[in-house]
This record gives sequence, C-alpha cells and structure tokens, in this order.
Amino acid sequence: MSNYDPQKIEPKWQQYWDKNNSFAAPDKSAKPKFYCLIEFPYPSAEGLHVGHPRSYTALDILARKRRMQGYNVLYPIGFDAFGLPSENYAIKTGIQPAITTEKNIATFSRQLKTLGLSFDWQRQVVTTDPKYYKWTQWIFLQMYKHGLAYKAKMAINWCLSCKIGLANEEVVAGKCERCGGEVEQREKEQWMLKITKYADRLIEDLDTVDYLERIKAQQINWIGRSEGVNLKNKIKDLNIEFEVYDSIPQTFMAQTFTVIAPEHPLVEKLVKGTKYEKEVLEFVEKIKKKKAQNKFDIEKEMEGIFTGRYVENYLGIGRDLPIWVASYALADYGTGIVNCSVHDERDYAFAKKYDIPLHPVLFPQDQELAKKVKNLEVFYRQPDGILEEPGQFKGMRWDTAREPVINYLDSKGFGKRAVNYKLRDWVFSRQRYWGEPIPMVYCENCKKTGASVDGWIPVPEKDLPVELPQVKNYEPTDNGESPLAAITDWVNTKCPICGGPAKRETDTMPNWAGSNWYFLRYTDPHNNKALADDKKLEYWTPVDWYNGGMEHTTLHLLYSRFVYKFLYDIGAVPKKCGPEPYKKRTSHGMILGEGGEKMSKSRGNVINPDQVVKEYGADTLRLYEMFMGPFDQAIPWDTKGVVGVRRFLDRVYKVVSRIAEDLKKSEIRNQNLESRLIHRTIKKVSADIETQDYNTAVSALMIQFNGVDGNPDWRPKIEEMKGDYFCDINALKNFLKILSPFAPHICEELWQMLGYKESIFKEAWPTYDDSLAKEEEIELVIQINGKIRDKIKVPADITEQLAERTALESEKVTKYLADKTVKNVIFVPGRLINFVI
RNA sequence: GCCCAGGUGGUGGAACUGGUAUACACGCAGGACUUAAAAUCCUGUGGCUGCAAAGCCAUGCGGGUUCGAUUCCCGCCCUGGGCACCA
Repeated sequence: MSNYDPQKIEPKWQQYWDKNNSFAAPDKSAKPKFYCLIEFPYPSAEGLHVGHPRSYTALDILARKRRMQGYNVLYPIGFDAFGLPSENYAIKTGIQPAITTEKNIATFSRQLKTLGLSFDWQRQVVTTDPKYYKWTQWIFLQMYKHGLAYKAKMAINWCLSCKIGLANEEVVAGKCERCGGEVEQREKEQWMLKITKYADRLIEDLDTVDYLERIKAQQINWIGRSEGVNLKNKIKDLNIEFEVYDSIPQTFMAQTFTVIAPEHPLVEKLVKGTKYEKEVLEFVEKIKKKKAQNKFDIEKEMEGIFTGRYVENYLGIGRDLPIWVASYALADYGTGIVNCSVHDERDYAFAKKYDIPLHPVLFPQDQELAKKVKNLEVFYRQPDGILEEPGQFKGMRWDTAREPVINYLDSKGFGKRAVNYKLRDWVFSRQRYWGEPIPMVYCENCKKTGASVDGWIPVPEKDLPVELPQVKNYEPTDNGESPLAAITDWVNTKCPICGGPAKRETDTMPNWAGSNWYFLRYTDPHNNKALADDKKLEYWTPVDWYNGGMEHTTLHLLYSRFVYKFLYDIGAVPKKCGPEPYKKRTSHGMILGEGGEKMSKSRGNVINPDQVVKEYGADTLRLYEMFMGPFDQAIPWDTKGVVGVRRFLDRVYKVVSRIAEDLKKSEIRNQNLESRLIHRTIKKVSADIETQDYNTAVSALMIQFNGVDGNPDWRPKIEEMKGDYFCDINALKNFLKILSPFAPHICEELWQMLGYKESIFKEAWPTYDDSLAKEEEIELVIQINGKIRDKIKVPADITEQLAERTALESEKVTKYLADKTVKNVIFVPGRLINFVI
C-alpha cells in the first residue's frame, strides 16, 4: 500500500487528459451543448493568484459534471493580454510588451495546467494576437459605420501619473483606479462609443436573463434611467431659448430660480458685455479648477454667482427666474441647466445661502409643520404632501399628481416627456501604446473636398489588422499623445479614398475592447473570414453560465452586453443566438489574506497557488477553495483549513487503495449493504453544484466518506479491513464519481486502481432513488409549549395518532403533562409533535 | 444620503417552505501508539449552575406575530460592497 502522493499522480493524469484531448469540444454533436465561461485572466507578471482558481474550479466542477450528464461542454480559456502593467514594465526596462506578455502567458498556462482544469486549450484566444485583434478592429469599424463611434471633444479624466485618459469607470473616489494617483479634467478629442443608445435595452433585457439579483440591481443603478419633462425656457433680453430637464415636475409652480453649470457654453453668452462678465468668468475658472482637482466638497462648498440674467415669464405664470451659475450643477446631465425650487434639498440650501426668494407649493397635513414650510424654515418633500398650486391640482398628493402634471405640461406645450440616464457614452481612446490601434486615418484633403465631413476615414476592412508597430520609447507624452505618434513611418500613410497623404489615428483602444467579444471567438478561434462562423455561433451561443468578479458588473459585463447587442443588430451574430450573450451570470467572492485583509504584495500576505499545489496538491487546493465558505462571499485564506482538506483526501486514498488491492487478492467481497446515505449524498451534491453551494457539497462528501457519527454504512472501517470483509462497491463507485469533479486527479487514480481502464469522466453522473434518499428512522422531537422535552426514535412515516400515543408514553412528557390539560397538539410529519398546555 | 449583501461557538461556517440552532472543518483538551516527537487513530468540546440527574440562557440590539422565530413584521446598531451634487 502506497501513500497518497499528489506530486506523482497529478502530473500523470494531466498528461493523460492532454494526450487524449479529453476536454476538446467538438462543434457538432448529438449531445446537447453546454457553454460555461470564466473571465479570461490578464497575464500579469505576478502569475496566478489564489483568487483565480476559485472561479475556475467552480465552473470546472460544473463542466465536468455536465460532461458526465451527457452534454457536449465548451469550457474555454484565453488571455486578455493588452494592458498597462506590461507597458509600464516596458517603460522601466525597455523590454517589449509583446515579449513580456508571451512570457507571462507561458507562466499562466503552466500554472493553470497544474490545477487540472478541464479547459479546451485548443481554442485558446489571446487578445494581443493580430489575428484576434483584427476582429476587435473590425467591430470598431462596424460601430463607426453605424454611427455608434464618433469623435468628440470631451472633458476627460486625466491621470497625472499614468498620463492617460480614464473612463468614468476607472476613476474611483476622484483617484486613478490603477495607480491611485491624482486625476484632473482635460479637454481632448476622443473616440466615443454610443452605449447610451442601448441604455433602455440593457435594462429591459435583464428580465430575460438569469443573473444574480444584485448584479441586475447594480447594472440598473449604474444606467440610472430617469423619466421626466424637458421644460422650455427663454432668456429675457436675449433671443436664446433653452430647455431644462425636470424629473419631479409636480412642483413646477414652486420654481423661483435657475442654475447653470459652470462649464456650460451658454454662461459666456449670458454675461458677455455686461457688468457681471468679469466676476462670473473668474468664478467659473475657480470652480473648474476645484473640480479638476476633485477637491470639491458639495455640502460645505456649494457656491454660486448671479449672472444678471433672467428666464422670462417662466411657463407663462408671470414670474422671471434669476439665473445663477452654481457649483453643484452638472454640465453633462440633462441640459446642464436646472430650474430650482424650495422642494429640492440642494436648491433649498443654495437659495438659503444666497437669499434667493422661494415659493413653497407643497405642504404636509401636519399644521405645525406646514407653517414651518410656509415660513421657509425647513426643507419639505414627501409622497403624501398636498399640492397647493396650480389650481387644477390643488389638494392632490405629490406622488399621485405626477402623471397628471406631466400630461398637463405636455398638453400645454410647456415641455415634452424626456428620459435621462446617468450612463454616459463610453470614452474609447487611450493615449497609450499597448492596445489595439484604432483603425482610422485622417486626411486633410478629403476634408477639403468634402469626401469626409471631419477628415476621418475608416481603414478598409481588407487592410485589417492595423498592426501595432514596434517602438523604442514607450513613455507616453505630456501633451497627451500616444507613443505611436512618434513613429512617423507608421503614422504617415495613404488616404484610402484619395490616395493622398494621410495620418493614422495614434490612440489605441482601452483594454476592454478585446474582452467585449472574446466569448464569441471561442466558438471559432481560428477563423480568418469572420469573427466567427455563423453555424458555430448558432450552435454554441449564448453562453449558458458565466461566472466572474463582482467588480466587472458595471464595466466588462455591461460593455460586452452592449457590444453583443450591436453585433446581433447588424447580423454579425445570427438572430438564432438571441439578444443576450449570457443566459446566466454568477459571481464569486474575493479570497482575502489570512488576516482578513485584501491580499497584496505590500501587506506580504499573498498566497502563491504554486506553493499550495507543491505542498498539498492541486486536488487539495481545489477542494479547499470550494470548502472554505459560501462561494459568493469574501473569505480569508486559512492554511489550517487546507490541512484539514488534505487529511480527508489522505483518508480517502488510504481506504480506497486498500480496498482496490484486497479486491485483486479476493480478500474482500462486494455486497450491496443497502446504504441510504449514498442516495442522500448524490442528491445533495448534485443539487449543491447547481446552486453553487460548493461548501455544503464538500461537507456532504465528507459525511458520505466518514459516515454519520463516524459509522459509514457502505464500507469497512480501517480496523475492520483484514481477512474476509465486505464493501458496497457500487456505493464506493458512486462516491468517487461525485467527488471526481472536485478532486479529479485522485479519483482518476483510484478509479484506475479499482480496475477500470477508461477515465472516470466517461462515466455517467450517478442517479439516486428519492425514496431511499429519505431517512428511514427519525428522531421525533417532543415539545411542550414549544420547548423540547424529549426525543424518540420512530419510523419516518409515523402517523399523528401513533406519534401522539408514543410521545405520551415518554416519562419526561408525563412529568410535564401531569395535572395539565392539553389544549392543542401540533404534529409536523417527520419532525416533531408539540403539546400546548 | 441611496441601492445591494451580511451580523450564528475560540475560528471558517451549517440549518428545507416558520419546526431538534451550532452540520462539516479548523482549533483546543484528554487518551492510544511511540524511548520521544511528528504523523495517525479514538473521545470530548456554545455559555452558566450542578457531584449528577437536570435546569436556565444563547443566532447584533429592542419590540411584535406564532404552539414554535437564525428564518416573518416594525424600530434601531454595526460591518462589507456599489453609487454618490443625476435636478
């Protein structure tokens, strides 16, 4: 009898699977298909993190189970390899990002392979491969042709230390998400993608998919749809009309002033040539500077200045509204101008500060409070508040008045229904080297001749990919241009329309560009003619189950849904695939360091998966990560827990290998020991995998092996394993089969020891008999007034009468019931009987 | 402030649809084996009182509904995640 040695058996089975192509997914099969997906990693120099295997193992378990259940399973892997770290490393060392990336991918691949994950490696995709990013560029061109990609001068978030423009999503609490450095606002021409056009569908179609509720909630929140009215306004003494967005127009009669965002282009026109001009423009500059530094505290530093202008006869009610520039007005939401009233908390505070007249029209029932509202002593807005104005809505509640008021404003021509979103269009340019070149050229001549409106011309599809040239200097420039701008050979090109001199776009795409659509490429990774073949897309898409980090909910997950919908609309993805890319989306929790803090190099609490595999084995690592706690929660690493799991596998190996040996020597007899436990375990493990309760699945496997109260009813105990003894081999086989997705190597090994020639993964997933999965005998709890007084062993299907009679025989019960009247008896079949006295 | 999770032993955590709170694992204590240690195996292990039998108290806090509440309702407190001047 040899001891469990994962270092020996794990590489052996990894090679076996590799050699036999065990997990290759054929594009045609009589079996039903199942596509499960994990977020492909960024191949960082640090190598694999213990967080990676948490998600990968979870879906590996699912993939292996589905194969055993008779599905044709696609479980692919690839690398999202564009990104800043490689480029920053290149800046420091001069080593090309392509070289670093290749090295890192090799490391990642090696590490992933030691974990025994059942990926189809032949379908690997790498986003930095020109054969891949050809199609990333192609998608951009389609967006451009359909008017979804456009260039705009934008105030962008500029990270002073990375020297790069950041999307709103990359700015966290006013700091750069990557480096934590200061972010300021800069004006720059940027390529934008019109994701806002899909905002409604991105919300509505969430109803058709099976995502965790919190994921849906977060996406809806992020998109931030708001319904209201755009009200018409005219500036007094100037022939300028404008609209303001109002999402709570019930109180329109209360509006007494207007605020405009400091960055709004209209500000200049308002004050031009007036005595207010100098002061207002100085104020605007001051606020802009403050905003840029993100040192703005709204509460304390709400600031404003009067422009000297008025809205004329607001909605025809005879009131002129003074127009103020206010620090709290946003330039890029609604129209950047707001009509304000006492019934908005911020407006109220602002008006109080600058002594602007207010006019309440909404009052509480409570007379005391109503008086205070009237005297402008408090801010007030409640759903059950009663409207005072205008006359036709007098006496209506604030909440029920909403729709009638909107209809009224609409019918009077004061304004039109409008919808606004918090979601902004997606800034798609980066002034960086290590990304997909944006396939556009600029031709001065074509702009003059009118062949192109703005001079921008898409690179013809036949010339794709626009390959990234090699550069010597990776440092981005302070003027905000990509390092590519310095490669004149590359920048200077011919115009595809007129053939004259033209210049290439030197910005590159953000690193989400490649991950937007990688799951489509897996279906047909080597296609040269299309991003993927229609037939293959139809067969595999949509993804059946996608697991990934919660941190990607508003970034990658939303972006890729958008891009997919676009591809679906233009027919690049066949209609048969449906309008949503992922049927089901789940999310795993982070693995924290042993102290409960985030793992990081600086804290010195990083656990290296290689080390764990070397010391305890991949099966132990896998099983431990599944056992450590609820899959969707953050959990600190605990090396002691790893030891516990390893002990379990040691015992399994010891017992099963011994049984296998003795079977060969005919010292053991196979006998059906009628274990009910195995039925229960199969049921529990099967269900838990589906609901991602991996921790309780592992617990059930441990109970199966150790037995209830340490008495396994299907196998001999170790001390009984001598001479002539019995084992329920069928139960043993089933145990190994349901353990195998969790700990594949040890199960293959033991399976082979038991004398089977084929891989255990060719076996069918075990079934169970539901009637046997139930307990035969139960402990019936006897309660008196809800307090437990005794427990008796009875058959599980005991009737109420019998249960009551048996219970009354208990001494403990009679003691309590003596000289008491039983008022009521509650019987819960299979659980308890409760006497109410 | 708003949205979403969550709060259970010394630790990670378990508990069906309102029905035995603390499964499984770690740790700890004791024992077996050993010259010894490690490993392994066995036993015990929520708290308090008690020699014991037994009893009482325990799922963040305070109420409520119920024969019975970790689970449902109301009001708080705390932790984590997301959003945050969105008119």
